[in-house]
Amino acid sequence: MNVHEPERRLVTLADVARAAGVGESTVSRVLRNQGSFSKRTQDRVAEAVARLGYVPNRLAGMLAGSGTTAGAKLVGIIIPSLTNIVFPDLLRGANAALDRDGFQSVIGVSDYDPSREEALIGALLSWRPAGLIVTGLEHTPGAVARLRASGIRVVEMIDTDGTGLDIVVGFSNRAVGCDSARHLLDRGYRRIGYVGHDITRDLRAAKRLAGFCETLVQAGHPLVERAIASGPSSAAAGREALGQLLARRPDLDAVYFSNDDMALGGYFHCLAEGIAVPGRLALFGFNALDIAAAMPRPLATIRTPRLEIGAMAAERLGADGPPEVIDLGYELIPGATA
Amino acid sequence: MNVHEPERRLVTLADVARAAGVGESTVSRVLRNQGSFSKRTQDRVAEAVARLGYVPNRLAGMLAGSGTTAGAKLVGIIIPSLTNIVFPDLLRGANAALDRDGFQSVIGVSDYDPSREEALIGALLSWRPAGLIVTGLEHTPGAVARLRASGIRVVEMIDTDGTGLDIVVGFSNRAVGCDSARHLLDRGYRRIGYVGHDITRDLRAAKRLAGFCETLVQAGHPLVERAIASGPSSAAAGREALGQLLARRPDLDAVYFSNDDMALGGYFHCLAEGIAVPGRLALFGFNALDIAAAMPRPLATIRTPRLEIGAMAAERLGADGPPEVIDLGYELIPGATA
DNA sequence: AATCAGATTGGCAGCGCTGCCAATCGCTGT
DNA sequence: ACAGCGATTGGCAGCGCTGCCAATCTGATT
Repeated sequence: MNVHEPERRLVTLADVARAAGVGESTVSRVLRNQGSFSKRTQDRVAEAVARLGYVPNRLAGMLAGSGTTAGAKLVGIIIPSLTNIVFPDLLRGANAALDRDGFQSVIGVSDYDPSREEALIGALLSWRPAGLIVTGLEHTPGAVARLRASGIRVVEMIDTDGTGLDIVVGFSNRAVGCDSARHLLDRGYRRIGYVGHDITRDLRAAKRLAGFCETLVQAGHPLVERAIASGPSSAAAGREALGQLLARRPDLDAVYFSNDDMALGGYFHCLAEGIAVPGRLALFGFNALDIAAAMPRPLATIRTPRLEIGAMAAERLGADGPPEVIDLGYELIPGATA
Repeated sequence: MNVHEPERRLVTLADVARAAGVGESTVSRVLRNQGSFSKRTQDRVAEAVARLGYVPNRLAGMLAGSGTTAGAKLVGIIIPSLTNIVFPDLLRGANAALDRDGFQSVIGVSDYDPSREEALIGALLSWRPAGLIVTGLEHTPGAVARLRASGIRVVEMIDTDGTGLDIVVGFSNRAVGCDSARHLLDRGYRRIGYVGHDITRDLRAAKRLAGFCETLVQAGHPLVERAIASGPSSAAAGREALGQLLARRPDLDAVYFSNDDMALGGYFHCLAEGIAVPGRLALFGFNALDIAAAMPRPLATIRTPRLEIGAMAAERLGADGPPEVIDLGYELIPGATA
């Protein structure tokens, strides 16, 4: 397409103004439905816009409007990964709320790499967004400095275990770990193991595990054994890691997984090996994936308010007010595997 | 954060130029590493940038650079949904390629709604992107008109069954359906059913089903029965729909699912009901989700090159050249459920 | 020492739009 | 008929950066 056109200049607001026989600022007002103008003017502008196929240039709009209230109808969102459905869910929640307010979002994927996150923050800030939504509370000093210097609203989502920069929306991963442990203990499980993925990268999983272990220790039944899959979480990794874990400690009576993907893999391992769940081995996950609820025995897990977190993050981004921490909680789903 | 600052103006390129004791255009050249400048100048600029914490304003940059080759380091991507992992996968592939070339992406989610897609196209075009990546070949006339008028490169991804606007990257969904049917027929299955989700919205699923049915008819063993879940695809929907399907036609010997999510649910139904797979009932999916490969019996399915499609779409967006169709194919994974 | 190509640099006019302000219009009240 | 006042409208200076071009500088060459 592009190569064929003889470099035809795109229609500008000035073209519309000329075609409609009005001034530029009048067209601008009509288009943004701001200020006052007559019905007749509105119609003429609308007609000209339609006839010329005018598409406003938001770059120019934002540039011109910078420094004032309006302008910035853009937010940046940084998530660590697109592999795990959790993050698309957060995006989905944020997107819905953002759309409603006429915002557009630019997203960046950090791949769980703090330095990449810092670079992305720089890149996104250069679009002069109205605000930035980032994931988690841990950032490089450089990233924090940029965020502070930008002077814009920042929302850190998902995690509340730590100190935030501005607004924090999420839940306590540590508390999730504690509650998960307590649930298993309450049900009488004593020889408990853990199956997780790379915890040096996924800091939230590490916090859950910390809370989990602490509660077990307090109860006098410390974690028996753990298996850590290298690489990101997946059903395949969970299946394999559980196999290894049980090979080392066949006497376990319950296993806590870093998330539902891993747990699902573990469940498949049990199915394949004929291990009764939860009779012989109890399984506990995290995230409440749809798939886990459709299992023959619904997975015991924790439902996290992902859409709500995304939506709340987006909503708060537009609001004025002091920094605050919004804990949206979570819900333990007993399921039937523990 | 924002409310505390006394409206401090952000650092501009002019500030940097002054601080470094050089001209604005020199700073611009150094920052973009374009044109020539001395090492000494480069160091002074770098020092000033670091000291002032300068963040370039890409809005201004793109506006100024519009009309010329450079400038536009932005692309728009429109996908129908974030619920199904397929689309995040496409994004992931595109993102990786885009990042490499220093592009940023603005994404829009159409929610499978053509008129919403049209609106999103308008919104994204107003950012004056270098190109646009959209999903599928079906668009409203208005959307097509806007796309054409924009004069930018457009890539339609995933589907090659139809006529594209500019560049098309994907595979034939119809052929997928045909091959899936042929595979089941070759294995001796004759009483075949279908479990799908809302097909009026997911046009690609409809194409697969069309190819599937056609092949069955040609072989003289037309589709016996179908169950369509309302709403989007999910394991829960697949599980329930398969239950209904079998209630109506207990004699089926194979079921084709609209995708792996649905098939996974179907598999769970079989597990729960003690239906032997594939002894009593064969299952066939689509997409080759990781999870489906971790099942006790790996799911028979079709692997689609999602990352590759995203990556290729992003790559082609930057290239010059005539419109073309790039078929990246797919791979049938026999698995163990059929 | 004069000359010249090439490297380096600065000045400045926009890119397309919005904010601000002054000008004009349409009515009302007296 | 005329002042008064809000509703409408147009003009124009930027927003921060890049492209273009002219100015200056650096050595090497004659």
